[in-house]
Amino acid sequence: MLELAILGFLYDAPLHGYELRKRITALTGHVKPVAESTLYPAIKRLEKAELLERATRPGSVAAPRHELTLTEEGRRELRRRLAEPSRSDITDENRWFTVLAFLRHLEDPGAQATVLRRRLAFLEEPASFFYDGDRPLRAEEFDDPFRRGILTIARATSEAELAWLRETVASLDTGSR
Amino acid sequence: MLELAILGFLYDAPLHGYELRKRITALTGHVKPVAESTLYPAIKRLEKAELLERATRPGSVAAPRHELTLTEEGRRELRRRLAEPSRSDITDENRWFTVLAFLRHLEDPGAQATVLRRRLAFLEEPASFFYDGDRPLRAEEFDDPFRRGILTIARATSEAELAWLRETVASLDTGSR
DNA sequence: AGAGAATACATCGAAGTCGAGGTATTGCGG
DNA sequence: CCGCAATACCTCGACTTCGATGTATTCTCT
Repeated sequence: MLELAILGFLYDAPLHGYELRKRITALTGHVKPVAESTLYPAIKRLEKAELLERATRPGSVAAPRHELTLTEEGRRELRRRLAEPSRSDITDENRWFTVLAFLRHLEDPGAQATVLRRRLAFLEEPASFFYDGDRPLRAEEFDDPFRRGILTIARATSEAELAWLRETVASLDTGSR
Repeated sequence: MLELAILGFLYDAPLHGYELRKRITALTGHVKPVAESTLYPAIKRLEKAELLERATRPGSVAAPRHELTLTEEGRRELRRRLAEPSRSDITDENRWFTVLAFLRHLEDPGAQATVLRRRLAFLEEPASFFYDGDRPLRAEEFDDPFRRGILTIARATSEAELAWLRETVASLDTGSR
């Protein structure tokens, strides 16, 4: 997820680590903050894998910056990760939002629709949170207001997203015809 | 989150690891699966911390089971973790749902309402995903349908949850008066 | 002039998590 | 009776992540 976000933000324009961190914090930080000690090693991993290059520039304000630029290989890698997201990129909301944030970099509307359809399939799978044996329990069956809340919220979320997904998939399909 | 789920499920009744895994998988597994190699070490940690005890029972079907029971200290620890959730228990949806799933074990409605109010405060904080400098960008301002989707979905989710939270806090307040 | 915040990067050890693999038993279909 | 799925537990190494801490510079406020 972190690596995807780094590749995604750098796809548009070269940035230095500190700026990257601010953008990532805005994107997913209020839910799950990114520590600097996680970001810098991640940048190094990507550099080692030759997905990005760094150039030292005098800092505009303070210490010198390391301007990070994606290599051609790095650009291909982002498109690959967007076109073929892992299972958890689809199921985990944080990861999924990161995929969505950069999905426009996948230029083909058909490929974009394919990714949305995978999320759609996942959301359409019947899944509950609590079971009585094999039988999924519905919100109305709980005395517990908090468990009822979980199901209520999950249902509202999933309906909003399903509506958006269906609409967007349809418009990608007609747009590309 | 894992430890909270273990403590939560065992609070109701003693279970063995395999059964625990199935319940945790039902609760959060479709979003983020729990590997056995994560669960068993977690059980050992809790055992070492004397929050739970194990007793070997002949397996009903196959191998012998290790029946796990919370100690008095373990029960206190669950209540403590529910009453004083960490920042990320409040902000991270997976963790938050886990807190909600067991919040009924906090017997005092006032304490329950306090926890809900912390989530309420978090959701009421103004937070966007994308910024133009310091100015948060609204859904309508994007050409990108995917980023627009992120904001649309996040808004719907947050509104559904806010409504539920306000209603539930109110009923906890009147109920305890 | 000095304190403190912001910029900008980095290392280290501790901890948690995962995937792959291993052990052993029971029950069911072919 | 053989293989396979399900039950039930476990270990190992690789990797990621985090919190704490360190370095150095510049700007702002007092």
